[in-house]
Amino acid sequence: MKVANLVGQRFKERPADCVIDSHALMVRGGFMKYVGNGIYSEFPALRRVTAKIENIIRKEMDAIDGQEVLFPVVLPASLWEESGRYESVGNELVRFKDRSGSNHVLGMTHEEAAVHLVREYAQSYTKYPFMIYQIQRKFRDEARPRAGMIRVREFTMKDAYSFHTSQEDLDKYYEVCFQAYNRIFQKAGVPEVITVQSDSGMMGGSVSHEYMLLTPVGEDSIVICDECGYRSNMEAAENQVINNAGTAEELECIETPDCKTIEDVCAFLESDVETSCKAVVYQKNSDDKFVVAFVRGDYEVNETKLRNIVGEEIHTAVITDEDCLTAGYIGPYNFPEEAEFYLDVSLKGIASLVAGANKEGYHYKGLNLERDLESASYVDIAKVKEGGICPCCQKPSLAIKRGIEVGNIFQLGTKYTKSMDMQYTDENGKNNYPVMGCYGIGVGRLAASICEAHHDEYGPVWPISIAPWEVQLCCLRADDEETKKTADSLYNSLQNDGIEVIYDDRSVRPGEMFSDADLIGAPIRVIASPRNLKESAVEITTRDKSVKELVPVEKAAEFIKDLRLKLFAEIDSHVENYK
RNA sequence: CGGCGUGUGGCUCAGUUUGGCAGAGCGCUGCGUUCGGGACGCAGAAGCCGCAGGUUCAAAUCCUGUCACGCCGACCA
Repeated sequence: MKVANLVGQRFKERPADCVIDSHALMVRGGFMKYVGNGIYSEFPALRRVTAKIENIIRKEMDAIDGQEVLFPVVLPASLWEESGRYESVGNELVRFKDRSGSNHVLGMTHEEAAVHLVREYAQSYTKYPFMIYQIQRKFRDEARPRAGMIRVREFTMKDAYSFHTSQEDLDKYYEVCFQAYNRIFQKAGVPEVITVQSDSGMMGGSVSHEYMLLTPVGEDSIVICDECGYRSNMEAAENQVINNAGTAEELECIETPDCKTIEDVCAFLESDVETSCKAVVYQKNSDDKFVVAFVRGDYEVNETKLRNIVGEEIHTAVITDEDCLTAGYIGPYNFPEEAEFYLDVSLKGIASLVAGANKEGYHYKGLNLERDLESASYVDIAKVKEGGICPCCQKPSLAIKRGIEVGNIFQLGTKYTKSMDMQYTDENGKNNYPVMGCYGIGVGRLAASICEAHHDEYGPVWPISIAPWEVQLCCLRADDEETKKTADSLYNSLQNDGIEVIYDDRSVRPGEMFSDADLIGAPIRVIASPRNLKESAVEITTRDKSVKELVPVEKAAEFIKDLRLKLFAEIDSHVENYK
């Protein structure tokens, strides 16, 4: 391939709407083009990257006995009605009518299609276990696409579904899949991907893991223990708090004019924020009934945790003067009967608290929840803090990091086989529901994440296993006959050896040629120029600048081949070293 | 869905306050000089100023409406 013919323009200026580097570089490098909100086309350079990622995935899926299939993008609503998700899933699911007026959906995930495909085939226990997977486009009408290809509405995903005749068999295969996923991310050149335990969300099921690529621009917060290796997402991380009891005091109602925030109250009463009780107010979506979460003043509420405990959807409350609650002065003592409240574990064991009095302009001092409330029970509804206590090893060593979710694996159980009535006959002639697992990887998101994790200010630094081309050959001064001849012949010889080369023989200035090469991001760069040729050599470098050598022209091809193998070997060593 | 912001050549943006010929740099086309980190000269092409209505002799600029997009939050297998 010649740069001169490569479809997709590279340019100098950072597009205004790009917030993260990978987005800006992939647009500037001619990898992708914006089409609409959360919708992008891939230029040839990116398509080559995603195709390589797909092939890495395909190989690993095949190696664990996966069989590739292809489900439709458009599915009849009836299939989603069977599982109940036609009703239960929100607006992310695009619903539409065809010309005859019957309801359809755009596939945003394919559990229904998977069950539909195999429920006649797999009626006998002898067919189990098996796994099917596809690599295909999905559409999810996300509320807020962002960060380029990291969070889009239409995207390519590898989704896999396994079917088993017992939980034990699923457990076994889940572990196999867990390892296959680790190999995929190692081979894609991102050893920084880690696994965390997670909450399974709308997919249902119990055990699940997310594969997170750690980066400060990630959308998800991850809790990591540096001491024992505990890893979890924020919702699944138990918050443990050990309070110094302090000395109990008498309960006192004090006038606190214009003290509506915890900071105001603590400053006014000269008390510590760690002995204050903060109220965060929500309302139930169903009937607008108030739900108040009380946490220690220095903690934040985790809404997902609270939602799970309340057991229904909630939203941030709007409090007006007519309501039973007095904004700014809400406390658990003398709490109005019309609302309900939850006490967070961070309040447990404090002998003397400052809290609102449920009366305009007043707070309580010396509140002791165990003593003053009829029954005080505590729940875990606060976000874990940096330096918090690890629920696993009990050391105060929790760190909070950001990450991008590039894959996930779930144990689905019988949620879909039951709702869609997929059964098999076991060796005793008895009918049973198969147990399912499902396994996803976002291909485009992984490509963008790799760019985010591996780039410098000039462009992506692609790992060789997924780079659009392995070698970029730059011919400075293509008008110089000798130089052009040398570069041409090297290009031909490398291509004959099966090496992927992108060849730049345009008559542009060196600066532009180097900038373009940086933006394309091929791991090996070869520079032919009159200057190098004076020493009968070409310059060979790596994109990450770890290698930079003048190599005699006649030895260049051999050197490049060796370097290429060395770079691949480095990736393989990640796979082997991974435990 | 809430808050904030932005729509002017392919890209980055000025011009809007105070209404008066549609602008710059990059990119693109041609010619020439250059050539190891986005050079320079000359000559060009390219815009219904998001859309619709209104005010005005005159609207990119003022008014009303609307659409789109972005950021923060909510939400999210």
